[in-house]
Amino acid sequence: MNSFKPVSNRPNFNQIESEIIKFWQTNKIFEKSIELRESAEEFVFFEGPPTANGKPGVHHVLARTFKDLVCRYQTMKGKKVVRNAGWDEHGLPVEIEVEKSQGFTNERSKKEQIEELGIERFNELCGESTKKYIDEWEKLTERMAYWVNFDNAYKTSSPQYIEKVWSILKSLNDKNLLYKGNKVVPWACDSGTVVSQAEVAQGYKDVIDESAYVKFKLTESATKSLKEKFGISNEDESPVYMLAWTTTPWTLPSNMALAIGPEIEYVICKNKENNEYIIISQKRWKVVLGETDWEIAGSLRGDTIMSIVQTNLSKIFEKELELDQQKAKENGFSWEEYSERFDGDESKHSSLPKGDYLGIFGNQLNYYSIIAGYLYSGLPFVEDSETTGTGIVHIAPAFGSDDLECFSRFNRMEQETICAVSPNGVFNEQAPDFLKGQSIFNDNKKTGLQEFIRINKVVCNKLTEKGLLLKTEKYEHSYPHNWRTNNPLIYYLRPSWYVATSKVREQLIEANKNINWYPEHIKEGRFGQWLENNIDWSISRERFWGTPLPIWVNEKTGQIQIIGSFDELEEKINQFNPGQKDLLKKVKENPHKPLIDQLEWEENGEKFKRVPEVLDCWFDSGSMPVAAYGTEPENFKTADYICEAIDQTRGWFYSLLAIAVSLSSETNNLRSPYKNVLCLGHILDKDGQKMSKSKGNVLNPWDLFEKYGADPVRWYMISAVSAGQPIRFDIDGIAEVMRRFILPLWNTYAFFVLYANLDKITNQALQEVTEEQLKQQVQPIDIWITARLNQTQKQINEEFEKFEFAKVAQLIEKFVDDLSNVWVRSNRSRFWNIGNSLDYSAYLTLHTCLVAVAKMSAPFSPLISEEIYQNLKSVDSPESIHLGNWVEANELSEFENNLLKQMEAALEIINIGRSLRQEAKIKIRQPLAQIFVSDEFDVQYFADLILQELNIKELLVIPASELDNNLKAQLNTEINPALKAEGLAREFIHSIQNLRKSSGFEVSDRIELQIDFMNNHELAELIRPKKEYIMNEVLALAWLEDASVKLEGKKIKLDGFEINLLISKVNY
RNA sequence: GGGCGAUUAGCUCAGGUGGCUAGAGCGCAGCUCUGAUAAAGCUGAGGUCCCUGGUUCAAGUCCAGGAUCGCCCA
Repeated sequence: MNSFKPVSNRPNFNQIESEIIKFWQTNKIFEKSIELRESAEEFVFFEGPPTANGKPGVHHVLARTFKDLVCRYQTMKGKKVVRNAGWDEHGLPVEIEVEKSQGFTNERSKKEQIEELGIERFNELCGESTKKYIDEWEKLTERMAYWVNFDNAYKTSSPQYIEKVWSILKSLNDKNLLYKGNKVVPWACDSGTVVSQAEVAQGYKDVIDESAYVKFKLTESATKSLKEKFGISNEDESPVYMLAWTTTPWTLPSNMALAIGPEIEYVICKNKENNEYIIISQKRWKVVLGETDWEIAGSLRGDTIMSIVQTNLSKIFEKELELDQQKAKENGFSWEEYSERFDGDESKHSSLPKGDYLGIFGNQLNYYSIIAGYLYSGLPFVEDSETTGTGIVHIAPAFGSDDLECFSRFNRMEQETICAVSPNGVFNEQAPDFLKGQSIFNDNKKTGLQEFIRINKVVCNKLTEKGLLLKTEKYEHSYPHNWRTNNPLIYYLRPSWYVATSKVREQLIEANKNINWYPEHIKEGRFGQWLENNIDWSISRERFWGTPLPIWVNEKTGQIQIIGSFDELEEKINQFNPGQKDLLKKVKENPHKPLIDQLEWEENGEKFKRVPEVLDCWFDSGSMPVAAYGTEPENFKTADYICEAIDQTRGWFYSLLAIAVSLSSETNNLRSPYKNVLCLGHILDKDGQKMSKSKGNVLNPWDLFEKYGADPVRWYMISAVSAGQPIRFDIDGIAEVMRRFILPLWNTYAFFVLYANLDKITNQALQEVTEEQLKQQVQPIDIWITARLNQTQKQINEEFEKFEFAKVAQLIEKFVDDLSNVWVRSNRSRFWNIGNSLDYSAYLTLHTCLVAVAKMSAPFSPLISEEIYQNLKSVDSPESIHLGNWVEANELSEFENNLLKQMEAALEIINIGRSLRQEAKIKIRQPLAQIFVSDEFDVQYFADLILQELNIKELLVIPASELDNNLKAQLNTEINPALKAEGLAREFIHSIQNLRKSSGFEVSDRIELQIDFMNNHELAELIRPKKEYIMNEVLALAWLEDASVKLEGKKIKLDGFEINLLISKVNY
């Protein structure tokens, strides 16, 4: 029979783990772990697809650790857990990577440079770029023992995947959830491109602009109503103005509304000289207008202004009105007048003139409204500041996303948005004559860079001419610039395709109710609030490398056709443009720009061309429940578990839900794409700073694996903080995990193997132990540690279900601590009975515990667990620990529970005993006669343990009242000659053992003792009677005292006397 | 500017529904133990539980306001 493989007590985990990985590969253990459960219940896991155009870092190891541990746990629980990898291959990061690799310069538009290179070539390079690091990803994934199937990986740029994404888009269109709208995006006029958010963030610069206080004249009827309200005579026909403040006067020709805060206090001020009136916020009138020329004629709140001047109330969408009223109530003011005017009677207002105020540059098409400054979220948009503005905001929806949002809430007449500027920054035909054809930019003479100074002057001069400019003011603010060219960006209206997710907002919230979030606060917090404020999802991008939108449009009629599959496309081409059959064939193999843009057809005399945009890559990844499995949109899969970091609340977590809910919103089977989400915190460095290349605080996972091994890193990540908290990643923390848990476990295991082999104990032998044998040898402490094991298993199961993985780790750590420092510590002697009958109960108990610990920790530390399991498993156990079943806890008997309690008591008494000894300054090596223990403790079974640990001869239980000072235990500190002699003997043994150790002897080496008592006769007389005992303890075969020989030994001190000692190894 | 989370010993973190004389590990100091251990045990020092108010018999915990850090979004 085979003995156990010898175990080093200085393990090299990097090497051990690498061999386990080889073992898994050779024996296809991962594959088997799934095949084995072929007919079992499925546990569905989705892998969120990473972009593989960069090296994986520690944060990926973190996410993958938590993905892996749940999948392994569920597998051991008997579920079939299919794990397919995925790759997110489209998107801007990939394009930027290629731009860099091609050495594109920042001085020129990237779009131009891409077109020069050729879109076909560019996209080809993008495709290659995403493959560049796949190798590295696979290697790291394998090394960290994350089990995922790369062969079946889904790839978002594959034709099959793209086709399924199309089918989703078509399905959404069938449900009327797809539409074309506008979006305000950061726009670079110099290069004619959209600028990504990340790029915008890089380009903020402080600039000084000429801001303007602009007077907007109220319409006649509004003026009249207002004056009536304040009892102002209208005889002089003096005008009333709303005073708005803007830092971008050049957007005034595109003004469509003024936003005010219904809860803000305003004043109506009268000019002392010319009697004109200006409305401005109460907080600002003194500063902006001044008390010299102006006086207050009345004060009023924003809601009152609206109730008086608003002429288009009947057009306001009821729901928005309700929202505002609710908001108003919260802020404690009344909307009575406002609602009174609303009251549904349209005829009442039909004779009123259009608009609340007059357009400054008189655009005939427009309807100038005063609107409540709220966003969709219900948050106020107009600031009631003491330092800037007027409490009245000029709204140009074409040049501000908040402007657009605020305006859209009230734009129920569906007016075309006025945009007086072309994409290249030149005023177009919607602009007033004096601006038409002019650029909004001028070049700064010194720097040559663009600025708005000239055009703002032109606009302001015109305003002055019209008497509409109160004053201008220099204003310094931080403004976004094109980080490549340093020219200012503008926010600009662009056409965009949307999914009308706001239409299914209620269903999104509903579906979220059925999702379990860990940590829980994400559900109602960050994610829930995001859903509450959900606005339509802009899914198109004016880029090159992405899923092409399957939308073909007739430019003349605006009619669109959405293609849901290659077959559909083929049908169109076959029927209406058979000449492109060959092209179609190519497109089916590579459905990307620019090839697909060429596909077009004429249907009933109308020409259809594809729209140029590609898809937001979040839509790609959010489509995976359909696209990765090749199912139809209505049959998408639902995951039991997904796990990503917290930034995905607005990324993948959202895109998965938005698509799934939109697809099922009309059915009575509203579906969530996942049931349980673990939402991880980010990795910070040990000082709490974000890890980034620029800070140089990034850790390379490979270094960690080489130095410590993957399992210690995994264990650290899991146990350091509860899942979901940001983790301050500290390498010292891994070292601590090593010292605190991994090495003690390993040493316990090494201890077992060492003695089992010395005693020639094999797995076979352990299996053949009979009940009878066991009964004779089993000790209460064996039953105790087994009970502790069961207790631990039970607690672990509960915590696992709650996703409290850090707690699971801590429970395992505590058990290993008990196993090592209580059980092994006090049972060592049972393992070195060489020659006597073997203590099978001791071996079996330790063996059972070690195998159980390996199983419990297998999901966390799959490699080291496997290593231990492989050495300890019996022939007929499963081939791998990961093919075995999870250990379910046994119910504890009353007796076992009692043992648990007794051990707690015993450990407490041992602690008390130690401190009593310390107080009395008596070493533990010095035996004592008695310990008295209060009868509040039940120590029936562990009295021996107490005596052994404390080196005491007798334990006496006495009533608590008989103990001094209500102590729980007390020592008899009297040392008689016999005890003294025994203490000395142990002291002597201790010295010899130290010498053995420092001489580098093996534990089983036999020795010869040469002793020179150096004339300390009294001492010698005390020790000699203990000769047998001492020799036995130190494995000495000979005891030599030859005073005639001069010993080259070591001087040791015993009881204050010096003796000379020499030990040497002997063969036997 | 808005939202979410965090703030507890020198460091890393625990502390459901208020009952705490606030804990653990590491580190530090002293002592002890050792036929597995790079270990382990005991004792000790070390806290305005971020701040300010409030509710309560009672607040680390609940409420309001503020500060700092991190993240997400503008």
